[in-house]
Amino acid sequence: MTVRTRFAPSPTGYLHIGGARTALFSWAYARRHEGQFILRIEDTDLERSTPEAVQAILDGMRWLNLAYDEGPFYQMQRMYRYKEVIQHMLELGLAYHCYASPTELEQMREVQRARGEKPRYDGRWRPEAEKELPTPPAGVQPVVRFKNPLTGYVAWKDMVKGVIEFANEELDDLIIARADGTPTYNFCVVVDDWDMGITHVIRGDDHVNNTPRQINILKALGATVPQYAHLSMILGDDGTKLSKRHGAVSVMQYDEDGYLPEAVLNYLARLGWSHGDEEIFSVEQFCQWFDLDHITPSAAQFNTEKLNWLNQHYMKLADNARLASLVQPRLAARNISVNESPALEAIIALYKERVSTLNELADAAEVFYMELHPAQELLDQHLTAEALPALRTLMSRFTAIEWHASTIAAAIKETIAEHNLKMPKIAMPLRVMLTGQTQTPSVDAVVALFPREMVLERLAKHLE
RNA sequence: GUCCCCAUCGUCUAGAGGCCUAGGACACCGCCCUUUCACGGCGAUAACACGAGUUCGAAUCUCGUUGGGGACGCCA
Repeated sequence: MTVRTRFAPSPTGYLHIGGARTALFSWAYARRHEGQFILRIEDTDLERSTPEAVQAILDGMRWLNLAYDEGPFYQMQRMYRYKEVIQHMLELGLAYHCYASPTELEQMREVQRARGEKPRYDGRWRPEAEKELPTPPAGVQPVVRFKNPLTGYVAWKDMVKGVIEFANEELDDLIIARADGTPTYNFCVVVDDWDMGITHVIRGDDHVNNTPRQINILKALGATVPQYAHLSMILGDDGTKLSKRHGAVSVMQYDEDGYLPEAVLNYLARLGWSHGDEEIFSVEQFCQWFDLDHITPSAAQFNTEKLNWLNQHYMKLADNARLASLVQPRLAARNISVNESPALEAIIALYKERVSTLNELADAAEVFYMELHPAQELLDQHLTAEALPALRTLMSRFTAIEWHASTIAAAIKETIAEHNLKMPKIAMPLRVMLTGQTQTPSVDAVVALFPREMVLERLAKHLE
């Protein structure tokens, strides 16, 4: 049997981090078993679905490089099929019309809640032997309800959580088609999973309660029940449910914030799943290792610190040219144009292992291109009376030497020896004048990044 | 309220009855390296929610308690 998994988001917003992990796990499971991964857009909620959201989901998946083998399928384009199945179920007596109005149902639930009961449809329009149904009110379009079994249990062996069992008494006759004839979520999922031959449903924890209903419909239809794996949710950095309050909820926000997709993927893979003590691994390795047995059943809290660590790791590994192509647009967005000299790649080579995001890399790089105005406070602090003469000596040495890191280093060493100073006495003011910062890589390496004229120009501003 | 799920260091986790005096990683702290800050190296602190039971033996199995989460829509 070929494994077929699917990712079925509803296009009501961006692809958030929890959805991304669900997609990743579904995708990896299919890859691992040489099966197919299907993308299905659940857009039956006309009120909230938008084409922009569809695009956002597609963009997110492309950024993460999660390719689907089939789809995207759109549920709105499969209406004919749902209606066909509903008609079929009506004919077989697996479903029935219900004329209760929304307000009537609300009142019913109100009463049940007041009695401390679980609100559920009381079956007033459910046809039963020996039962006399009310007369359908005139001019009311009925909804269609699934005739859920009244007794017994529905159970399945969840691949993450183990056996889960529900009493049919807990389930009511859910609406499968609205008054306007459009089918509802639980029903569409069933028909789609059935038609698309899905073997493994890997989805969020919040669907556990839908599963027994879906299984009952599947069984009524005579369809094969797939395997289920319910992933627990991802909590925000602060341990609370993910929401707009948290800075980065959309996966694309991580792109924006300067994270590499491979870092996000590695982080997500390790959040709720493990392979012994392995922390850092490629997507390919992940696909070989991934299984449903090592998924944690409990909720996981997102930890940006650890993501930062992974991102730094992947940045160190990344090719400088690639990083440059990712940093350049970030600089452009700040209205900073990158010149040939200093070369962005050279700056990146020197700075990439000191930062943890592309944006921090852009922060480091921008001082090389923009007009610099070091803070007066820093200048006062570091351009000391004893340093000034040495810096002037150094400047004149700089005009005379060959422009290489090694000769620059030598010039600095000779200068401090001549003026009998310690390295920081001259390195710090150089840092401030050249970058406006006190924390930089080795100062000779920083000087060497610039063309000579630029160095002399930046120094002259404060020494002449 | 009812049903369902969950529970190991601050965080992510390893752990399938003896390999556990509970391992790894991030973060934190200390030391080393050092031209500032990082990087890197080394080290330290730190957890089985609680209570019964089963067993020669329990982080691992059972039950209960507590705490957290989810679901109860003509949303998905």
